[in-house]
This record gives sequence, C-alpha cells and structure tokens, in this order.
Amino acid sequence: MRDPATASARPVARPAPLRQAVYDALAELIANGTLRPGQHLVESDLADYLGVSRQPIREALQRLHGDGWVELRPAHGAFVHTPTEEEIGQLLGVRSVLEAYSAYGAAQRATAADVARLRELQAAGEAALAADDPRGLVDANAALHSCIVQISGNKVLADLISLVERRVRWYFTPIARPRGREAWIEHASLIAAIADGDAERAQQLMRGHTEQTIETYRKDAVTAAQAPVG
Amino acid sequence: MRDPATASARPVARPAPLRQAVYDALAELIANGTLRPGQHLVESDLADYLGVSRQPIREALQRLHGDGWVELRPAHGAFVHTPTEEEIGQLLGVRSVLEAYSAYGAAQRATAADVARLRELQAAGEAALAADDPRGLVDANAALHSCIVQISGNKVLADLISLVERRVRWYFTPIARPRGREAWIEHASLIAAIADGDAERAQQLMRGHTEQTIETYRKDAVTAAQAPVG
DNA sequence: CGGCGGTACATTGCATACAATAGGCGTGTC
DNA sequence: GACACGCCTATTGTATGCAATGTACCGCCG
Repeated sequence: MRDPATASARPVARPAPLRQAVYDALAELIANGTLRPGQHLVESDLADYLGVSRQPIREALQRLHGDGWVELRPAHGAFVHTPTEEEIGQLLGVRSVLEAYSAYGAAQRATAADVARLRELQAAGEAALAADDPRGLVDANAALHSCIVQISGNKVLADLISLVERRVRWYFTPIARPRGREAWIEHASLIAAIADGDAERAQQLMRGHTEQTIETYRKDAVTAAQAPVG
Repeated sequence: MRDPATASARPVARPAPLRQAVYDALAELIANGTLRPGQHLVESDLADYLGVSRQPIREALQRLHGDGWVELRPAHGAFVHTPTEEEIGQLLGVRSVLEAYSAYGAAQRATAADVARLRELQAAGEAALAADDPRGLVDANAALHSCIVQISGNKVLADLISLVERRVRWYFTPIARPRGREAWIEHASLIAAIADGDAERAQQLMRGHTEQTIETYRKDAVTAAQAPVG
C-alpha cells in the first residue's frame, strides 16, 4: 500500500482527536446497551469514567445529538434517545428508499471490477451463512450494502445511509437475528442486475429486499415483545 | 401535562442557548456569501466578531460540520465547505428521491384539512407568481414542499430533507431564479394526486417535478458560468 | 395532614487559561 | 545557490473555574 492518498491516513497514530475517541466510545456504549435509552448522561460522570475532561465529552454529545443518538434538552443535559416503534418504521422506510437509489446508481456506474468485488462479498456472506456465523453475516451484509453505495459514487447518499443504517442496526441488534438464506438469494439477483447495468431492475430488487427486511423485523419485534431477550 | 405537543412550556423566552444563536448566525453568514467557500474560520476571530467565547463557536462549528456546511480538519480548524458540481448533482438526486417518498407518504395519509392547506399554499404561490415576487416564490415553494413532508408524518424523512434542502438552497440562491409557471402547474397536479390518495402517481409527479428542477439548474448553471453574476 | 415557599444541591452553560501541534520563516551549512 | 534544520508564531485541542438554571428536598403554614 504505497498509495500516497491512503498511505498518510494514519501512519502511526494521529494526535488522537479526543472527541472522536469519545464519540466512538459513547456510540459503542449506547449501541451495546450499556447506556440504556432514556438514561441521563451526566457530563461529569462520563468525563470521569473515560478519564478526560468535560470538554471533549460535550463535543461528542453534540455530535451524537446531530446523528440522532441522544436527545439534548437545554439546561437538562443529554439523554439517550428512546426510539419509538413509529420512528423505527420511518427509519426503515427511508433506508429502503435510499438503498434503492444507491442500487440504481450502482447499476449505472458499476465496472467489471466493481461487480467482481460484489461477488467476493457475496461469497463471503454465503460462507458465513454456511458456517452459521451470525456476527459474520451481519458484517458481510453491511459490507455488501456499503460497497453498493460506494459504487454508486454518491457521497451525499453514502453519508445519509450510514447515518440511518447505524441507528437501524442499533435498534435491530438486540432483538433480531440476521436474515438468512433468502436475503442472500436476493443479494445474488441484485448483483446480477447491477452487473447487467439494469438500473430499474436493481432499484426494484433492492426495494423488495429492504421491504422484506422490514417484514422480518416486524415479526421479530413481536416475538421479542412476547419473549424479551436477556 | 406530559404531552409535548400541547405543553407550550416556553411562555416567555428560553435561556437562549447561545450555541444555537451562533449556529444560525454562521449558517446565515455562509448562506448569504459573507463567508466564502474555502475560507478558513478562525475560532478566535468568530468569537470576537460575535461577542462570545470560543466555546459556543466550537460547538456551533461541530454542528455545522455535521450538517455539511464546513470541513473540519483536525489541528487545522474549520473551512467553509466548497461544493463541487458533482456534489450538487448528488444532492439534487438524493433530494429528488426523498421528496418523491414524502409525496408517496403524504398521498397515503393526507386528510381533507391537509389538502385544504396545500391548496392555500398553492394559491399563495400562484399569487407570488402573478406579482412577479421571486422572494415570495421561493418561500411559497419551500412552504409547500415542507407541508407535504409534514403531512407524510415521517419525522426522520423531514430531518433528512431539511438537511439536504438547506444545502441545495445555499448553492442555488446566488445563481438561479426560481422556476416559474410550469413548477406551479406541476404542483397543482401533485396536490390533486395527493388529494386522490394516489401514492404512486404522487410519487411519480414529485420525481418528475424535482428532476425538472435539476434540468433548470443545469441550464442556469451554464448561463451563470458564461455570464457570472456580480 | 396537605399545600406552599424557600433553600440547598446537582448539573449545565459559558468563559478563560494552559498545553500541544502545524506551518512559516530565517539562518546555517554543504 | 539550494537544501535542511530549528525556532517562532498562530491556531487548535484540552482542562479548569465560575455563574446561572432547574430540581428536589425540607421545613413551615393553613
């Protein structure tokens, strides 16, 4: 990797923008449930816990607010955002539209190399499926979708999707297992459409794919409500 | 008393969150061109200029970064974001998709009262058109689109659209005059589709409408490039 | 015993001070 | 004369301190 564009990404360790580390740490704490929805985040406590001053904490909280992770009530402080059922549905709907658009763009621009990469990721996903590796499935799925957005070349779209996607995964992770075989069959059709450069078909397939995910979520949500996970 | 919609818990004036005021001030300065794209924003200067300390400035800059207004290079500071042609195209594309989805949702949920409100806004727009009032046209157009999103009831979508919309308007304002008669004819058809509850048609019309706007922009951009405005 | 007011505490918001880093400029050497 | 090294300054990153605000508890009065 001698490419100068990526070589200087982080040679050893940048002066470590502390707020970034704090942001990641807090996002992780929220995503994995250590910080529960609705919980009041006291700056001093977090600062003490993470071993930094309140300043980076504040800046991280601002950004977490901008990304929809926490609510910021003036003079009250930060509270972990509590997602409602309605909001989840809206998130999924928006995600579906954005992903469909990304598939549309990807089908228009994909090169042979792009398609090859997609097929690799598809293979990785099927391998994880065969190995019954839930964690690997989630990663492979994310990688595939991320790759499609990247191929579409639309950076604005990529930003928006990643924003929505992280919140979706946050809510999904504790209650839903990743979809299995059907999802990867749909992926295969989708990749074929992209390889053909058939933008309309790719868009339709992606829409169907994400809407199917919504259905799965609905069922899983009901199941989880009946038998909450520990 | 817990209902946030009717709480009206701000009778006189909130303690005025300074960072918010700073955010608005800076966004305005960027939008109206006082702060030029690429310009280096020095915290001390801004603090001095706005009469506050660096702290609220920093927090506002963070948020401006999150919303795509400024670039934040670690240890270098903030620079006003320079939009590229490519990025503008991507913004418009994403906006088109999101707006189409909002029309879809609005058509599904619109009540008679909603439709009445849309017709009022349509009338206001046509009045501005007749009066040859560009400023009024822009406002009426924004109000109409905003209303449609609101009717769709999708708050996540509303947030995303407003994010994209502000940046689009920032870039558009200096070079493009609002579209005239045709835009409002399209609006009328769109409202009719929403009133009929025909989600698919509303979506198609909105897509066509925004794509038409993209075309107009392209022509205006060329014109502006040939004869730059003063 | 219940409602009300006042006070004290906890927490945020803002300001200032200090430390660290990056880039520019000048000087010294080859 | 050109390059490299080192200092210097400007700017950001982080920490701490202080004031304002909202909340909750406790005592007091009806």
